[in-house]
Amino acid sequence: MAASKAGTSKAGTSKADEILDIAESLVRRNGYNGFSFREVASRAGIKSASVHYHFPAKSDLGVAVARRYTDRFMDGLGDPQASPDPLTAYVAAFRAGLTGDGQMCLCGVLGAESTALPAEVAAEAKRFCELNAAWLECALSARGLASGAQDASLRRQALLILSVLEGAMIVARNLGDLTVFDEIAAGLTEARYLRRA
Amino acid sequence: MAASKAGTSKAGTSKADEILDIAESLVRRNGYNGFSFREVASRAGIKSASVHYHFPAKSDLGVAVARRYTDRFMDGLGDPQASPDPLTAYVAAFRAGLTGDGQMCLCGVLGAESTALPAEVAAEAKRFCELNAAWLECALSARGLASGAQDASLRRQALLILSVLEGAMIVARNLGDLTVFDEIAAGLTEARYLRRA
DNA sequence: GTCTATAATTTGATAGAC
DNA sequence: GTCTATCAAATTATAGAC
Repeated sequence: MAASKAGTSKAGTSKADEILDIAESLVRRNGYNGFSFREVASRAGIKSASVHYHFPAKSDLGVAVARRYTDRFMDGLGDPQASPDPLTAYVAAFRAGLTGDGQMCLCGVLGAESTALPAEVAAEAKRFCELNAAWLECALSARGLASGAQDASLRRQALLILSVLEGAMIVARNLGDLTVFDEIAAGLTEARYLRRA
Repeated sequence: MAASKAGTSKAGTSKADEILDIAESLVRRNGYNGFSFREVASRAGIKSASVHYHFPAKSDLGVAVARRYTDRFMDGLGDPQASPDPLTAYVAAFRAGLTGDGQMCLCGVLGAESTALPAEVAAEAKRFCELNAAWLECALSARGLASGAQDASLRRQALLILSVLEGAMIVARNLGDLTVFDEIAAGLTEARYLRRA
């Protein structure tokens, strides 16, 4: 457990938050195994021992980054029942996270490293997927966009949408061209079978 | 450049091949940054200095693993024009690579670590995506499965299929349940818009 | 909260004997 | 081809001063 964020300061720009910002951007670029306390510290203008003050172990920092990422993402999505065009809204939200400076969805990075992750961190990545699948299921069913009424099909479609976006990010990264993501996302949005069947 | 495989022995079970096997399984589980020469050596029953004999630098080993992986995968796919149901065949080939012991598609792992990779290794991951997209394009067009005749749409669909599978693997891994991959893949295969439009 | 200092381990890599 | 020995650097983490 982190000693941070419990009895610290009041608002949004504490040192712990700055550390989280930096760590998040590093993990989303290079993976959990691709960032170090020293690099985070260096960018935050402090020493690595000070990072340990806020987050005792690396896994604590990893968990905190992932939790905050997921919460912020779900917050941005809002009420799944409220969106008139949930698929487009979801794609837009996902796309907004691809900053062009090499950052990809945290859940995608962690999923690829899954077996090399501390269990608590892997659990956070799982939580992201579960919440996103649930949001999509709810949104699709509320809008009657499912290609059937069966629950199994609903969940399958939700997972398919999530998979396309995570995968498109990976493929676009490999090809070194972010516009590939937009191309694929457009293909998803246009897919007829998600509108009627 | 590796000193290996050039003037070595004749056939398939040289020590270099054994090293490649071990390294591949480690990378596909834990990523490029998640394996070490020492771990490879330990599993091969030799010392890390001996691994360096076969592959001077870590990037050499990474490149060799990725090249072999891609070549083997494309080989298994065969002629794109020959398959009567290329989508099903492709999904099956992709699925065959998911061994259940935590190994995922090498290209997916590398894509997630992309910015933390030596350039030569990243280039191999790119090659995998390009060859796979080209195979799918060719197969779809040969079978008239594209939802239009335009080349742009063809490529888009090829990239979409690749993305779904890479993403499904990531999502399934995060959820800790490989059957999720099969569910999503089934959703892809059933998708009407890939059959007609 | 941040620092210095340091421990303990791991890592990629090389030199040179056999 | 494989070994021992070793290096230089990086890593996670802790102790204790300020």
